[in-house]
Amino acid sequence: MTWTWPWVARGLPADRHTGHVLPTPFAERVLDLVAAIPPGQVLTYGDVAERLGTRAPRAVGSTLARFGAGVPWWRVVRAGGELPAGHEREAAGLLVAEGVRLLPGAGGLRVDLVAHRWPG
DNA sequence: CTTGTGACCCTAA
DNA sequence: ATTAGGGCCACAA
Repeated sequence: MTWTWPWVARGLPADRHTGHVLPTPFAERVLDLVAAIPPGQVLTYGDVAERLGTRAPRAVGSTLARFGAGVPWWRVVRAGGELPAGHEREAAGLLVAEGVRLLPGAGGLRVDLVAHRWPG
C-alpha cells in the first residue's frame, strides 16, 4: 500500500481500542484502487465502484470523504467529469498541475474524461 | 441548462 | 436487527 492513514502518519495508533475509526475492507479496496490512479488520469466514482465489483458509487464517495486524505482523491470525479463536491477548487489546482485538461461548464470546470479517463 | 425522483449499496449509529 | 443518510447516478420534465 502506498497510502497511509492520516492519523497513522501523525504517529497516532490505528487501533479500535483507541477509539480511532478503522477503514472497513470495502474502504481498503477503494483506497488501494484510488492510490493506483496515475497522475494526470482520473476515474469516476462509478468507475471505482464498478472495478470493485459493486454498484455503490455513493459508498465510494463516503469512503473518500472519511479516509481519502492519504490518497489522490482529486483523481476521482463525478460521472460527467465534474469535480468532487466541496473540493472543486483544490481539485482543480491539483489536476491542472498534473496536466489534466479542464473544460468549461456551467456549474464549473469539468475534466475532459475522453482524454484523461484511466483505462486501467 | 435546471430540478425532482427513485434506486442503489455501504456505513455508522 | 433496523434506520438514516451519503463528495452518486440515470432518467425524466
